[in-house]
Amino acid sequence: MLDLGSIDRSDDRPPYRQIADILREHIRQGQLPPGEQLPSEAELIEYYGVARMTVREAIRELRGEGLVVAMHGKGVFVRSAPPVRRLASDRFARRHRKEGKAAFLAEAETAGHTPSVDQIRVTNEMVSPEVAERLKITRRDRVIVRSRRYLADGQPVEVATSYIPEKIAKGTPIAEVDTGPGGIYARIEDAGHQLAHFTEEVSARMPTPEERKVLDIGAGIPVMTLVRTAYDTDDVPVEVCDTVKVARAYVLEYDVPAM
Amino acid sequence: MLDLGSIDRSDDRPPYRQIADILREHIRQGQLPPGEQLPSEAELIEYYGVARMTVREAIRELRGEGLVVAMHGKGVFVRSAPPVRRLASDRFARRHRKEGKAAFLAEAETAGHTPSVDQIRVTNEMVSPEVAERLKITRRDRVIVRSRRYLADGQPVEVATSYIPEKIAKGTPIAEVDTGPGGIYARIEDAGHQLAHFTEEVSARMPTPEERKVLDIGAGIPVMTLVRTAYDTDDVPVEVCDTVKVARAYVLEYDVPAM
DNA sequence: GAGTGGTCTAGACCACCCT
DNA sequence: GGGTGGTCTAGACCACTCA
Repeated sequence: MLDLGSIDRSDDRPPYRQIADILREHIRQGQLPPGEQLPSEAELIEYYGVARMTVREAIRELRGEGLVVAMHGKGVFVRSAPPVRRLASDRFARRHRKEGKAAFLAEAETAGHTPSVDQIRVTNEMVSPEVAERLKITRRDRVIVRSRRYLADGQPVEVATSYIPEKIAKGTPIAEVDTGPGGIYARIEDAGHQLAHFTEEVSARMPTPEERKVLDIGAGIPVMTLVRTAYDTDDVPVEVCDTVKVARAYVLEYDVPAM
Repeated sequence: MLDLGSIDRSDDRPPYRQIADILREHIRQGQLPPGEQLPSEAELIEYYGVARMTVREAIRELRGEGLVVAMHGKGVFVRSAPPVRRLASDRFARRHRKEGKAAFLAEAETAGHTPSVDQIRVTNEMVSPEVAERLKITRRDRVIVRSRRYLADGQPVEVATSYIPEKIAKGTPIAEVDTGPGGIYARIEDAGHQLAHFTEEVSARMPTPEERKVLDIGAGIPVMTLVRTAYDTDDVPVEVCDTVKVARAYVLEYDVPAM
């Protein structure tokens, strides 16, 4: 049975804070495991002898921290954490492409997860101003747009959209749904653009409602955005990839020279 | 005069939502500019003819979105958007230290912001297991712990805690509040450890209540965490720096070789 | 229908800030 | 002291979910 402790009216912390702290500690220590239902508001009111607002305030704290999720008519449940994936800075190493693996699949398998990709869509579009600037092409140029969703162990963890100049992608498997072994980076190199380096711009924010839906996350869960630009050995940008990741599912690792 | 509109009881949205939407729109359109005080709770209660909880719920929405800041005893004010700071991957280049500038100050000035640092605390502590592992020292070793808060244009944007092995820091300005020109990295090099590279581990999550307080952010504002480990030319880890940044205030830029 | 969380009312006392 | 937001009480009705 769960020991919910008790609140101390002489404590510095207000009662709602004390209740939140007690519940948070139970979650952190595993007495309330992921998926478990919290005591209902009525039970907490009865147990602590406080007003309803007070327990709701406590639960609001935990919701804001993303620890629990409230479901109308059902209850409040401990959120289950998706598997964390570490993205090392060498994840685009050529050897992975040589082995016939795209970056996501190569990395996920290394980490012991079961990767999958779905919702692949490939279109030919006018380029947006932001992408045009990064690709150093004019706004009248067209790009192949490849979007897809990545899942680890069945849970959506990332949506990504790649933009490749039509000039590079036209007539290659890049413009097809199936790009063949090694993914689009292998095909870009086949097209004569040997990759030299990438730049990545990382930020984080709350998801839009659309992103919440496609990533299957509730309110209170932040996303990381990563915009990667790939350059060939002539320093020509050959791809821009815009990704939105479930933040808690990732740790990004980078190596930065001190010089 | 501000046109606060009115709420419609037959609207799909509950009253608190409608009030939040009205205020948000005024903020977005500039009728309520940054720094401006919102009508007080009492005024909103009177104006809309609702209970106090209802207007508080509306204001809570806006606080969660980071649009406004409540100040106890003073009022609720429109938040000025924090300046976005781009952190380039060369921000630790030696030339910045040579110029006598610590990384944060060097970068912020370049971006045209007014940087400041406060809440500096320096202690000598037992090392935690996580830090010990990164510094490759034993758990019986001690470390100098330097924590501080960074502000850009007066707004808190980051809190950081550095851990330097006592063996390196002892008797140097690293163990003092004022580290002198160039910051702790310059002092570490003075101590004979020429810096070679850093690794950075980036993630994002919701802030803890303590972090919300020190960063002065609402409940719905995510933070980025960045754990940096500095290595000298012998590949010896010389510092671990654990930072928590207001996510919306940063874009991190990295350069990744394609191998 | 019983149980859950979502929203609302109409009060109350408190802590903080300013003058 | 007067105004502000922070917390709390003790109710109420509603919408949603499940059996």
